[in-house]
Amino acid sequence: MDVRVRYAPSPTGLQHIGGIRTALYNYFFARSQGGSFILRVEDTDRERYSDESLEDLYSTLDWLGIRWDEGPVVGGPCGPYIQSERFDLYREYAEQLVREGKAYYCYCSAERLEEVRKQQAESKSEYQGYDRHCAHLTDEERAEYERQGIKPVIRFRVPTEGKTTFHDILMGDITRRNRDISPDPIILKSDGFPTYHLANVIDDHLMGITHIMRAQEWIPSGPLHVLLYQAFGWDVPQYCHLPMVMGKDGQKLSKRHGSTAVRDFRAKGYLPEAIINYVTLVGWSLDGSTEFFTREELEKCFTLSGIHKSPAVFDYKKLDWFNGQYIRAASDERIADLVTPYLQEAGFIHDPATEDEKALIARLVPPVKERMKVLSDAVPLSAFIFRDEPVMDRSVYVAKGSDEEKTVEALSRGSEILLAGLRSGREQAAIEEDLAALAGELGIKVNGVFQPIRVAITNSAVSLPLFDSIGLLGLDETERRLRRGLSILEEKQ
RNA sequence: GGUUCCUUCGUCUAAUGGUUAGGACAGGAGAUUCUCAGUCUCUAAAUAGGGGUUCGAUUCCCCUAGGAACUACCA
Repeated sequence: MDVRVRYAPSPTGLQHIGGIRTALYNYFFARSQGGSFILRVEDTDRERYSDESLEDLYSTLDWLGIRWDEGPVVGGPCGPYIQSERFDLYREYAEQLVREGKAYYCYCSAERLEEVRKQQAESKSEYQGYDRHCAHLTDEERAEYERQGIKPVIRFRVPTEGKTTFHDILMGDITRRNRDISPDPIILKSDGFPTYHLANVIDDHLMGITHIMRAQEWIPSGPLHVLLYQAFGWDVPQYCHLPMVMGKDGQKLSKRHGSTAVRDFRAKGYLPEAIINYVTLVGWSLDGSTEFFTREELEKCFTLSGIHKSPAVFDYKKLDWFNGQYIRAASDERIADLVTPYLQEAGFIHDPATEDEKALIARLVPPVKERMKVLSDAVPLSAFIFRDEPVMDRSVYVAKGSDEEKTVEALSRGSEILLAGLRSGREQAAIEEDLAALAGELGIKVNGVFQPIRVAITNSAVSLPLFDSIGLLGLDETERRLRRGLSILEEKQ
């Protein structure tokens, strides 16, 4: 039987790291098995639904290069793939269960339910959940409620005796006593929409899903779903509950740990291949030593046996490292293209960029590329070119081991050596030697000469290497800034 | 509270009865005769605790401890 798996998010928020990891595992498993990857939109929560979330889902998967074989937009034999478009289906199945006595109408108000919950909490009762008030209504009672115009929900009758077991590929058998399963959960809401449990089971069956790969937070409802499959007389798919992605504090990863929306990572300048590579490695490994994987490689070598059982902490720093690696591995041309929007947003260059600006970016990329963790780092790294804000604090010009007097001398004479050398087209190495010689003469370290020059030119103690900076700025601007730097240092207090 | 799941360096993980317990990130030290970054080299760092089984346990079993998830007309 061909593998058919699905990613079935609810469009109630932006796609986040945890969700996307589930999508990736499903996708890679399908590809590695020659199976199908299906996208299904579970938009049954009308309160929390948003168009923005749906668009974010599509654009995020597109950005990551995850294509679905069946689903919205592309269609397929089991459509529609958006649950709100399958609305009538769920009521039919729910009412079938009612007819068979496996489910029943419930007219309890939200207030009554709240009251029941409160009393259970106060009495510290072990028993939690619905009290099955409507489980055995007479026809008269039902008719009375209907007369009052109360819109009922449909609840699934969970057995109070016995136990239910399901097999998980990672966890093995998981058994729960039926009396511990949430008593008679709602499967069809009063607005006519199904809840997750009903819609999920029906669609997975109708769409021929063979393996359900979802986060471990779903383990507790596994037995309920098995009961539902049995009620319909359907085969239960294979389960594979994925380890959760946690924050530093060991709790489920969420906004308070930092960015979790993939869109945010994209905006900061993370590359899709870095996200894919790192996120896949959170909870999965091939052999414990291979760490770089392209999406194409993962489509071939992904295995369920490499998935870990225990939850994994998401390490932002390691993602940064991966991203830096991928930036350095990318071509200069690609980085130039990717960095351009950030420079435009900073107001450094025009949109669209002029030819001169494009040429400048091309020269900027090689030195900057070595120093970036994320693409947006290009902005602070190149700001000195576009914004001229001289350093007025004289101590910044003074290197460790030097003093103000020697620094003035170093900048003054160093500038002459530099400008004369540059203007006459001398070798960079030769100029460097002369600058080093000057340092020796002054009795300071080489940096004692370089630092004031770099600060004058790049307006910062931390900058690109001197000659890269000069190349980007041009000789005339370099000279201007050097003279100004000198005047700042020589200015009397 | 109840139910279920989990437990190797700070973090991600490798090793499924026999290894000096391996790799990576982060940390520390050094090199690269300009800062920063990058790169390279070196370094420190773990089998939660207690019982078994066994000639031998990270690995199998039990208990304890800790952590997490779930316990909605949300998914």
